[in-house]
Amino acid sequence: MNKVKSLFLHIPCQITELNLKITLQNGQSFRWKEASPGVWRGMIRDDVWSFSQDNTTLYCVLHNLRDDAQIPPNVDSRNDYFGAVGENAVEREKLNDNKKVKRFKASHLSIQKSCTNFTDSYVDVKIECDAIKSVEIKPNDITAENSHSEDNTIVASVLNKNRKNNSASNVRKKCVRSSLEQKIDVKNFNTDQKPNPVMCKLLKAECCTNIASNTPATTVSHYLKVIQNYFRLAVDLNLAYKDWCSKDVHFQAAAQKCPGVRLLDQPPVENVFSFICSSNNNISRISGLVEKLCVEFGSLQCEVDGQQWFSFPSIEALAAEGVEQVLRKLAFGYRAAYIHKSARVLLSTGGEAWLAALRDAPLSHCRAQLQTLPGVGPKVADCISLMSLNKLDSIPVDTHVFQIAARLYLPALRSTKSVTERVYRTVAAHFQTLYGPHAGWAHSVLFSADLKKFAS
DNA sequence: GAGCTACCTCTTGT
DNA sequence: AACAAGAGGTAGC
Repeated sequence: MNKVKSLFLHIPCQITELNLKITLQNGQSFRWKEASPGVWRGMIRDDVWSFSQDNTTLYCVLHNLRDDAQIPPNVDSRNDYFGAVGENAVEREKLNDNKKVKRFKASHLSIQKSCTNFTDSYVDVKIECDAIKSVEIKPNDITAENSHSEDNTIVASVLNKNRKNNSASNVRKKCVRSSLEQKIDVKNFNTDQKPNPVMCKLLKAECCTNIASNTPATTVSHYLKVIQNYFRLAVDLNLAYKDWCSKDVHFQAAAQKCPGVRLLDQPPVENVFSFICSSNNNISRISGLVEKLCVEFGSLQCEVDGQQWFSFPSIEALAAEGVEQVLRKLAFGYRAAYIHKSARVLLSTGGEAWLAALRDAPLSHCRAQLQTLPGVGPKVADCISLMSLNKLDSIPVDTHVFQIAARLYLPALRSTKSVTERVYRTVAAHFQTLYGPHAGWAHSVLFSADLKKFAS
């Protein structure tokens, strides 16, 4: 079996600049799961990543770094969204540019080494001290060897004697907890931090195991760029929030509830089919459907903690004969036909390249083109434009956004029964005028703040 | 052209 | 527990 390696990166990033929990769970992407408390796992294109964070740092693990990883040159090096907001556009752009450079340099400093994944019997654990109260560990399961502590850090080599009955992850957690309890006093430690800092550190620890070889700098910088692009880290979110707050009192409330909401920059193909699944569905069911799509028509990329991860299917795979029938059986309902037909239309118009070209088109053209795909109406077209084609002023108006608008902004709409074309335009135009060129991003913060799951 | 409905299935609320 | 209502809509009338 090929050894799968992991790459561990950490990037300086305040939680107000990126809030993983909200950003990955607010329904813009449907492929992220909370693998353990505070640890988010999912895919970016064909790669499986885990993310965790504390107040100052974003921890990233790439789980399927291949020995023969082919890094395409200059992939994703676009920087077309460093948009300026507000009146002092030029000044702000300069400011953003400066920060961009600084941040990028800083992130280069924080690279750890690659390491083998969870396949070995020996697990080297390195972890900073945290407060951990309860430990459940059977002496027969694991044996700690060569444990020692340095400053705030525990280093322990642990032999897992009973791997069959324990997932690597569980064993590792036990190792960490065990060594911590034995060796370390609880340090100054703020347990109110979210997400759970223990797990942040644990994620970090997982990826410091069995350090194998150095990863080439080009590979590292490529993956840093992938992360920066996916989360649009070059955009100064504190600045953007400040701008939106100055324009809208309701936004201030939303901002307080949901800091660090980032608009992801997702692959268009994945976005198209995911949002075709979204019609008349709630987030949990959409996620389930997307998962089925990947398992059935995607290809296996790697296994993490006993779970297999599949890539998002290609357009070709979804355009193949018989796909609709399969999807019907998988309970996609009327969406089955939309998916298959849209895949066929996409193939005939030029597939991924056709979609990619829309990135450079104006919003109106972009959404009109997208609506030629069966199952893609105004709302879905706006979602795709906003979340994968860089149209940050696009406002998807669903029932939810409509209700927010009617409640807080446009009381005249309260008597309206359904979101007709005219109502849709009215709501979208209102937010576009209110927030300006990044209106879609601001709208996504409002939307997040209104979701029940982020009520606390 | 605006407004109404059927469409599939599942989750959530009562 | 069982049943209705609604779910980040779209297409067709």
